[in-house]
Amino acid sequence: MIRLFIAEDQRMLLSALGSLLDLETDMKVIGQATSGEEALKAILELEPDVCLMDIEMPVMNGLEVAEELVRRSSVSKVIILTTFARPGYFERAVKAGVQGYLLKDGEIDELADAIRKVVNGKRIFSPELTVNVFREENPLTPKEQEILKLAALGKTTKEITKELYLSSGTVRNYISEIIHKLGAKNRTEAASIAEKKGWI
Amino acid sequence: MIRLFIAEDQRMLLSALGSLLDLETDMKVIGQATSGEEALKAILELEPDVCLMDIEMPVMNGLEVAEELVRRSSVSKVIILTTFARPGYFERAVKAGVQGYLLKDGEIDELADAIRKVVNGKRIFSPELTVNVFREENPLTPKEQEILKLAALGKTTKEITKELYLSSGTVRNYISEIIHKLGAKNRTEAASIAEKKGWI
DNA sequence: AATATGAGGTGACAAATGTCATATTGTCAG
DNA sequence: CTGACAATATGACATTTGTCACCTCATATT
Repeated sequence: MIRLFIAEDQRMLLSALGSLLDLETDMKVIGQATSGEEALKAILELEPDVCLMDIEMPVMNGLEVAEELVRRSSVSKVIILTTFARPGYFERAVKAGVQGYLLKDGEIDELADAIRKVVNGKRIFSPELTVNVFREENPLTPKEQEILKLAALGKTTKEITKELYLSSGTVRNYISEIIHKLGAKNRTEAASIAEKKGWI
Repeated sequence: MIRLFIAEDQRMLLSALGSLLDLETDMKVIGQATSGEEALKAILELEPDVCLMDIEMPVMNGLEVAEELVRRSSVSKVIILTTFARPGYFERAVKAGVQGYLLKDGEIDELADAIRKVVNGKRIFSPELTVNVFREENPLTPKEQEILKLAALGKTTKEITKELYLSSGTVRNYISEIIHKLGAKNRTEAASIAEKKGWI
């Protein structure tokens, strides 16, 4: 019997997946969580065979949970299950050593199959991802990301200087560099691009 | 037997809801769609008793579909099912005369109950919404919304003038007014605010 | 000791943005 | 017809943004 844990903040999907996977004769859902923190704690305690993990969750996101599980040498296998084919996410998940990365874009039957494969030691990745998308790394340094996040909220250069203790010239230099790296024409477009790619 | 139609662009949730509701002894899922356009066509043809309708779908969103159904005097009842408690969405749904507005934040059992109530002529709304949130109307005119949408993508004033056939002064006046209405300090912050509230 | 390298900074400049007061024009109720 | 209104436009202005060349200083590297 495969022991499953599901972490997913959209309760409707969580309960739907729970009910349906429980109907499979060889699986049992032993726990659920709607936040990353909750999930981490429960997984360490319950040691499920496989965790289905959403990325965008409150408190701690699914990638952080996956990374932390590896750090604590958990035996549970992780399948990331997300809406987003964002290259940044995928790459980070692979680096964290997850056993699968699926998009919420397939049928559930596929999901059950995938779980069985992972239990048997295989790795599974949505084909949409592995093909072209992989090598698009986040070109932004951590500092640039931090600055762009603030700019995306509409903060002015001056406000950013105050939050980050930098001079206004420096902030403008950073933003100029960000705009150049992303091929944007102004900070707003840069923010729009980076958000779409999952880089900030 | 209640005849259901489900429109939802996240395939995993679509198929999960489909399977689970089909298990209910008094319901039958007679159709599914993953885009608004598809949904509209199928609903007009199949005339289901109840449609579950996501808002954010490609081609035509769920609210537009609901409005169009009313316009064509469809007999099918509509329950909006969405992640977002955005006041703008809710208000528009109510105006369109939908029979229910639920958040994807509850269990499926609740959903089945809600469907039965709607069939019996009741209306159901997630309590989170009706309480406080209602009276926050979208302060932006359609034109302002259109302009702000473009600005949110990082388009410059000049690019906006070309798309909308307005002079640059007019565009700047509009943006100035938008910024004022939203209490923002620049177009980027205005976009950020409007997006969060579901106004653009 | 000599030299990269990287984080942060200056100053100058052109362009874009935001504000405001003031037109022009067309539509529509009275 | 007239006056109110909405949509669009102008011009003038102060600020903010984006670009670029060059500076400083502390660590690493050789």
